[in-house]
Order: sequence, then structure tokens, then C-alpha cells
Amino acid sequence: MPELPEVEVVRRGLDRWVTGRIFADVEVLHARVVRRHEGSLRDDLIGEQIRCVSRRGKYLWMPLSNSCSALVAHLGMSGQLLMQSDSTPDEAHLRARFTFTDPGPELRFVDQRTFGGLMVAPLVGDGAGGQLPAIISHIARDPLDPAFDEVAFEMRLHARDTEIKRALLDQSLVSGIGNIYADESLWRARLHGRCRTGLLDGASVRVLLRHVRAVMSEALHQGGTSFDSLYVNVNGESGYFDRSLDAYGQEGEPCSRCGTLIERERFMNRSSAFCPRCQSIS
DNA sequence: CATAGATCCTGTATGC
DNA sequence: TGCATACAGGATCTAT
Repeated sequence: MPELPEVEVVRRGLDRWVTGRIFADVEVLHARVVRRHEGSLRDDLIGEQIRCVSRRGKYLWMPLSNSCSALVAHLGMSGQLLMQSDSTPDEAHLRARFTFTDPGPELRFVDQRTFGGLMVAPLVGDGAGGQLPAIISHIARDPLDPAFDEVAFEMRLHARDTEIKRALLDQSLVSGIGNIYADESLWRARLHGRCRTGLLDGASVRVLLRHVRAVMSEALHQGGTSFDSLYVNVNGESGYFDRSLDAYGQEGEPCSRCGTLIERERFMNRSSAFCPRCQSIS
């Protein structure tokens, strides 16, 4: 599942391979991929040059040379952005193809479950001298963003009456965290996902954030190694970071801290893995 | 308004 | 063997 580290790996790859290139053609092979786009993606992109590749949380966008809009991408659950030679056979779940005016590789969007999407959207100021697509202005900065406001996050978290895991997954509070890194961060912080946010003091929140940053940084560091082919497997099965997981997917395995068997419970329509002994609910 | 739950989607794994 | 069901979950929409 692509969360912040995986999306950042993709961003770095795209930045190197598509920045400065000009769209020659766009082929949408599955209507659902552009369900949030009004009009023709092709018409809005042909002739536009990509200025750079940016990211906030799990969203990617490529500002265009018209200087007022960007191609926005979200990988959803299973999306991949791949650089491929035009002679490479189409992938089974190829949803969109972007070709360029130069002879370099084409860009493909492959997405088995079609939770991902593409759209061209207007850019607005981000309040700190930068720009971001208006459509994602509700997405909070992520914990690796230098402009992430830790104190403001603490206050918003404390004011909220909900469970801490739900809050971590709320992209309008803090972005980039998905089910895997939420479980890992909570395990490291010895917090149960159902712990109420109102019970956490500032120190606890800071410790939790420190673990969020650490686990994401470690995953990002390892993700860099599989990057040469410009292929990042984001279907949750491959996993260069799998060996480092202490909670996610570890149901029935002994907790690497105390030996108690990791348990799993359904929560928010998804699985939560945790150590029933280490992780406190209050 | 804030929070909780339902929903979309398809390949893989499991159960009978 | 074959069919049916459960499961994976990010973001958004709907309900309370």
C-alpha cells in the first residue's frame, strides 16, 4: 500500500524522469481513473511541459508550464506510475499512458483496484510561499514536511474526541500515514489504537510523532534501493520493508519487545495489529 | 459541526 | 474441482 515513503520514492523517480518533458499524447484506458477530472485529460495536457514533481502526504502533482494548473495523481491502494519503453507490452491493468515529444520512455499509470486517480486541477497558494492543487488544500502537511506545525497538531489532536489511530489516518490532521505506518508507529509508541485522543498529553503526542517520523524515514531509506528500475511494488505483497515490521501483518507472531502474541482486530473497516501487553489504551 | 460508518474495486486466499 | 465468501484499504460520501 503506497503511503508516504512509497509515494516519495515514486516522486523522486518521476522528478528525475519527467521534469522538463512535454506531453505529446495522453491515452486514458479506463474511465474510472479520471473520474474526478472535468473534461478531457488529453486536451488539458498536450503541449504542456512538466515543471517539477511535488508531493503532500500521499498526493503527487506535476505543475505545468501554463503556471496555473497541475497534473495530480493519487495511487490509491494499488496504483503504480511506471516509466516504460513504448515497446514494452501493456500491463494487464494499464489505465493511462502518457507519451512525450522527446524519444524517452513513456509514463504509465497501472492500477489493479482503481482506487487511484488522475486529474488536472488549478493551483493555489499554500500559505507559505508555495503552491498546491486547490483540490487537496484540505490535506494537512505531512510529518516529514519542514513546515509541519507540531504544536498546532497537538492542539487539534487534543481537541478532538476520537481514537488515536483514527486521528493518525485522518489526512486533514496529518497526512501520509496509512494503515501500515499507523500500526507501526503506535506499536513503537506503546499506544493502543483505540486510546482516546483527549487522554494524550503533549509529551505523548511528541513521542508518537517522533516514532511516525522514524518509521517513515527508515522505510523511505530502504525504498530507495528498489528504485533503479523505476518500479515500486505497492501491492502490499513485495516488501522491502516487510522484514522491519513489528506489528502490521504480525498477527500470531511474538511481539519483538515482550514476546506476547500480536493480536488483530477489525477497526475502521480494516485490520489493526497490536501487542495486547505493550500497547496501552489509556 | 463533528464524528462514525458505508462504499468503491478486483485479485488472491480460504472454506465448504 | 468449483463455487462462494472474506480480505486488503485510501479517500470520499452519507448518516447520525
